[in-house]
Amino acid sequence: LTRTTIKDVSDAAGVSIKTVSRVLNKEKYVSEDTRLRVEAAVARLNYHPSLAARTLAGRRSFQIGLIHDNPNPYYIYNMQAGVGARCREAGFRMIVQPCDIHSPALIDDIGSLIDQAQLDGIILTPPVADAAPALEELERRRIPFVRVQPGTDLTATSSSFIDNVQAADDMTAYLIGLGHRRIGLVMGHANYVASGQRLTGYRQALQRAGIGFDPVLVQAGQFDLQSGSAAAEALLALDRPPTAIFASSDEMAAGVLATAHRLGIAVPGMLSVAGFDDTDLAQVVWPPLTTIRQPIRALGYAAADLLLAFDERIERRRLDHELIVRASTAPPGGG
Amino acid sequence: LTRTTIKDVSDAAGVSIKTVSRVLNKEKYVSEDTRLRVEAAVARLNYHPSLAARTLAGRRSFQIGLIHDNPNPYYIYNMQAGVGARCREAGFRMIVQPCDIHSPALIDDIGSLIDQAQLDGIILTPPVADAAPALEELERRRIPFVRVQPGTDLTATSSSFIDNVQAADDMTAYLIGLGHRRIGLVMGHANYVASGQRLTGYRQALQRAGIGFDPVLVQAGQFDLQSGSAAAEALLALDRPPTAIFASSDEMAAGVLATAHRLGIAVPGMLSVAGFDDTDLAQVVWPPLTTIRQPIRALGYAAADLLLAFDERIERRRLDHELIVRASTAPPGGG
DNA sequence: TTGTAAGCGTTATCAA
DNA sequence: TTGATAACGCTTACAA
Repeated sequence: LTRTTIKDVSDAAGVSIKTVSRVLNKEKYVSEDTRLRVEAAVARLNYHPSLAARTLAGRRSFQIGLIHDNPNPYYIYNMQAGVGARCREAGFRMIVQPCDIHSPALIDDIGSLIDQAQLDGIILTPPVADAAPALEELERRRIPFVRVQPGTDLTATSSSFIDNVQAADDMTAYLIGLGHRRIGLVMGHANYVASGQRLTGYRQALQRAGIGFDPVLVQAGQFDLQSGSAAAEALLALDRPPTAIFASSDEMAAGVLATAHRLGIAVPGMLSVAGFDDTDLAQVVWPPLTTIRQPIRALGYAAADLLLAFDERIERRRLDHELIVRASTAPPGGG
Repeated sequence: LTRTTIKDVSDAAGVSIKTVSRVLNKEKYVSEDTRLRVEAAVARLNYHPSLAARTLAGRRSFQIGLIHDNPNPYYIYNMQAGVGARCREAGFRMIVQPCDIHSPALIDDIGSLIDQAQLDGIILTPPVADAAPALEELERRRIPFVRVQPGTDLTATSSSFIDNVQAADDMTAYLIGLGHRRIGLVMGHANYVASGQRLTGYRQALQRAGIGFDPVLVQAGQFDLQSGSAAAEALLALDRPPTAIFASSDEMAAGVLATAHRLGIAVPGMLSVAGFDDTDLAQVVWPPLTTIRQPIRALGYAAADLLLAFDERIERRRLDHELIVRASTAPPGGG
């Protein structure tokens, strides 16, 4: 029970080891005829190169890391699906690593991962994408990295993002267009820059419509069901409760719905509820919910694509499957 | 910018390379004094051994695979968390690989993963745990593997599981104890053996209580919100609707709740709803929901622990953090 | 208890 | 366009 090696393939194809390696790595200067013979031998022997040997001998490990500190299963699942899909296309492997952005061991954890696995690149999802110590460490090591939806220090780093300010503005304007004047906002987790961006968009739309900003209509939240539920309770208990509630995530929107139902408030008859469809949850929980689609999976795909583009040998893919996603090496124009 | 190697450590500690290797691998026959000197040097140099080199030279890769074909983000998230936690403790890495159990390329996909990464072991989650072609391939390759919650061929393979029949029986008996005589059941996805097991437990409890089995009270479902919602609609539209509904997963239970609320049926006043808390979702959506706790995370931890136990060099952990989880190499007694 | 030497399966360098 | 040979950083034998 011994392993099939490149030697077996070269023997079978009647060429040298190095030539097989050339074919495997899609290098130039291999005659069409030779290439076909080698590929046939590879298929016939069902040969799969040892990643360990490639990593040790070569300059690349064909592995990238996905670092997150995010307790939202939907987000993680979809992000992994997106990054994983692009990796598979390019023959790379994705190494998923949870972390704690507040731990003093953060940069050690990331550093040892890079050292041990010889990662070719790193993807940072929020809120790690804004963890300055981690970013500094990656810069110092000169390892390619891409940040997903970063909120700070946008200069000179690659990132894939969605324009949260614009999206929140759009949604708020939509609610205003329905005739609402008192619109509650359930904010996201304070760790996430997206939370602030969504607040900015909300205020922006109110101002444009000449509606005064009322702080009592803004409730804190943590992006999860429970906090959405609690926030709705507070909002609906006000002397002058809102006629519409805009939640900064779909999980919180679901929480708002749960509270509304418990209080006997009909949705959307007596109360309009809107949210960001970060996780595809909203559509399932309550189809008539008004949502802004946030394609997490596409964000992940775009991030991986951007990262793999550092390696010019990887074929570049067109990113047109989700128009809302923009992959860029520069900060967004609109803010 | 060159890599810190074992040579650097051995120089710093004033010993041979082999001695450093011994310390790193916790081998016997290293004097306390030497070990301390080496460990100090490792820490001082912030040395992290190359996994690629260890894999290439040694018999182990320190990597295990987690194979799944499961669209439930909560399940995947918690399973990864459990497996990942045990791996981290043991200094292993978890490689996550989605697959398609109905694809003809299934065994090729798994096989090439094993070959490329030289995996030390594999964990199969439902429904892959019951995919015969995959199991055969793993047997043929003589690679250690553990099945999570297998439903078939329990003989002679390691697996971590929960006794679904007993759990469903318990829950049904509980509902009967509350005075219910017409209890609806929303079944799980047909791909999962757990679905059938839960039906068995349901029928078992009914029979013991002398309650006749009524097929119209059993609705199909797919373990997701939408099908739970649809099933509840069908059940509640019956001439003699159930007074309690037992959903085979918490996502479906949430769907049942949504439908009940939409129809103006108070829960738990007019209808009792129960479910398996597979994903921790139920507790959040509707705290008064009656649930049987299914600690997916613990199942994953147990599976990884079992797998790593194949390597006698890995320290065995006590599995007492979740009493409901049993890790075993034999089939469950109760069925 | 410690050290020496060979080799793991690939890629990089250089020569043909 | 191809091939020989030396790394790559570690573990496994085996010797001391």
